Amino acid sequence: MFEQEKQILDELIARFCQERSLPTGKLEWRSIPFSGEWGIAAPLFPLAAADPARTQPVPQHAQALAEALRDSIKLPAGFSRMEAVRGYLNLYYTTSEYAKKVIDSVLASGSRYGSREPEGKPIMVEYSNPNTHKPLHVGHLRNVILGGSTCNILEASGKRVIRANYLGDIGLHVIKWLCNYEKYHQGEQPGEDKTRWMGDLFAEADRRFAYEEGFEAEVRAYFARWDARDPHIHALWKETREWSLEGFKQVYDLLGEHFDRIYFESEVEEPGKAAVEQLIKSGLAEDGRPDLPVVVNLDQILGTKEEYRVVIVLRSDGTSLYATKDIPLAVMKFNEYDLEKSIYVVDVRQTLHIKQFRKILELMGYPWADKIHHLAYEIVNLPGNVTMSSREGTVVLLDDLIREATRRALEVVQEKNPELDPAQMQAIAEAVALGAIKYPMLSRENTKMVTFDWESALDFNGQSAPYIQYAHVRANSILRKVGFQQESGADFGMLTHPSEVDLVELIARLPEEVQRAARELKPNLLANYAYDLAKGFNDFYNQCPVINAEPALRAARLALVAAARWCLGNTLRLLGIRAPEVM
RNA sequence: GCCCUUGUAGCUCAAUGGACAGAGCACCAGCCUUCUAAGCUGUUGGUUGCAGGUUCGAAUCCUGUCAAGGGCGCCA
Repeated sequence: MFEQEKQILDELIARFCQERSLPTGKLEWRSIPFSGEWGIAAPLFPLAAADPARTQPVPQHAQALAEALRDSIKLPAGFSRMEAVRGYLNLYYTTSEYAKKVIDSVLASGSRYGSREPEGKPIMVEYSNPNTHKPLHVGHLRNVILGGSTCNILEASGKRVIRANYLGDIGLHVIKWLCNYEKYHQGEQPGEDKTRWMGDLFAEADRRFAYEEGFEAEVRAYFARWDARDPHIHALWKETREWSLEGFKQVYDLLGEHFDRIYFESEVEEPGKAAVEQLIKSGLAEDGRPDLPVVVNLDQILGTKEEYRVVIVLRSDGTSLYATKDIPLAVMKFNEYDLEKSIYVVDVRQTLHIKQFRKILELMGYPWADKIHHLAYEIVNLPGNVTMSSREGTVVLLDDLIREATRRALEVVQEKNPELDPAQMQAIAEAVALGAIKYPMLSRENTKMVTFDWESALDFNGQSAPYIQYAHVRANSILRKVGFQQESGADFGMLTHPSEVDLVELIARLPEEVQRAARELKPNLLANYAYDLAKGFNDFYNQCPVINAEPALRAARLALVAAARWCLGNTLRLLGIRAPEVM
């Protein structure tokens, strides 16, 4: 926001350092952590510690240097005063100019505030990766939400992004499903909620596979026919897979997700086997078939010890594995696109596997192998550290959760805004419910486990998405009431109330928060910022009347409210959470 | 056995190596003739698992240790 001013300051300080033969480039600017006034601060401790002329302890010397700086450099334009306190040099902005700069910049950019134009090579983010013919539960949600908002944030930070989804459309789970369908549900069609119906049938097939006499044998026989490319089974597979895809589309639409590139596991199976042959030929893989599988002994090749372990790349019966397919998939990605980076949003339990196949790709000579990046996240558990498993029946289905959350949100809307029409109420309830579900998964660090429980998932109060959405609604409500048109010429020097000062500071932070969240691939930084921003706005809302303020102050506050609304709306959008106008 | 992650208020979590470790939930006491109370104010709550080390400065970095979870040759 004040890059030029900072640069001038840096030059002044550099000159000061040279005169005293101090090392340069040791100062880092941060904002002053106390509320009430805007400014930047620099700790002088590093400089003091490096000063050869130092004769006293570092803290005292830092204070002395801060005082010397304060007295020797001329206050640059844009700053109103300077002070040396406890080893820090604090510079305060000219308040009216600062507020004007921040608010004008937001109002000029609107929905683009906080974002940069995408440029450069694209980054591919692979996420979601559901299995067809299976139910979606809350565990899958974290992946989608994390991946989706990571994409939004990368885009806003100025990167081109390709959203990729790798679908598990083959394997034993599919065969089970098909076999069960043919035997017990011949000719049935999915209903309105396709994912749920597919999921129910999967659960049934899975149960039969585990408990029903003879069913496993039938499935094995069915698998053999599949392998022999039985045309009837392949036709049924294609048809039923389509049902799953349509169901996923419904869920993605609801969640606000879309993908640019879809990969199917089925399309990389044969290329995977070919890649294994190549590995064997080049001596990287040992072929133990028919008794043993094909393995790449990475530790032996690299001379490492219990670090990369041994990777099985093909079963002894010649069928493929996860690792088999990851090799051609990565090759496909880099052949098709000139990627800056290829990110895999995959849960933390697969860390070793990703490390392994990246190393195999490197050994195969692909120069882009080091561009593969694992965005690891912890899984979602149920209370008592129970892992979600459809077999154990320990799952919370996505469908059930969304339905219940929407029902509860609808109750609140009906109570608060009975005059709205039903379609609008439904839309608001959905936005609130989805936000409430998404927020806890976004606001935690990626590496921390999320424990799902109904009570907190359906809590619309406190540190939650509805709280942030509500702040947006309040800002919107004020602007709507006065028919706010972007007026110019407000005197921002009037924004001197501590909560106004805080709010301007919070708004000013968005661009750098986006950059940092993108750099570190941590949407939770932005989720926490969104909450701080909403809190700052609510504080302002409670303490500073806008509509009934006297005209000059009212104009300045209205512009501030408009800036806050853009900022809240934009931040929510980056998190993949809708920002309703009314709720 | 080897490796990874986590450990902060009763609970769930924050905190670019920087100024006094902050929120929410829960508990208790208040605030709706006033821009929507999905809100706000106040009270209570801490040896940042433990022990060392590095540093002017450590919840943050390093070493050790304890605890929980996860990964490690034919699951994905």
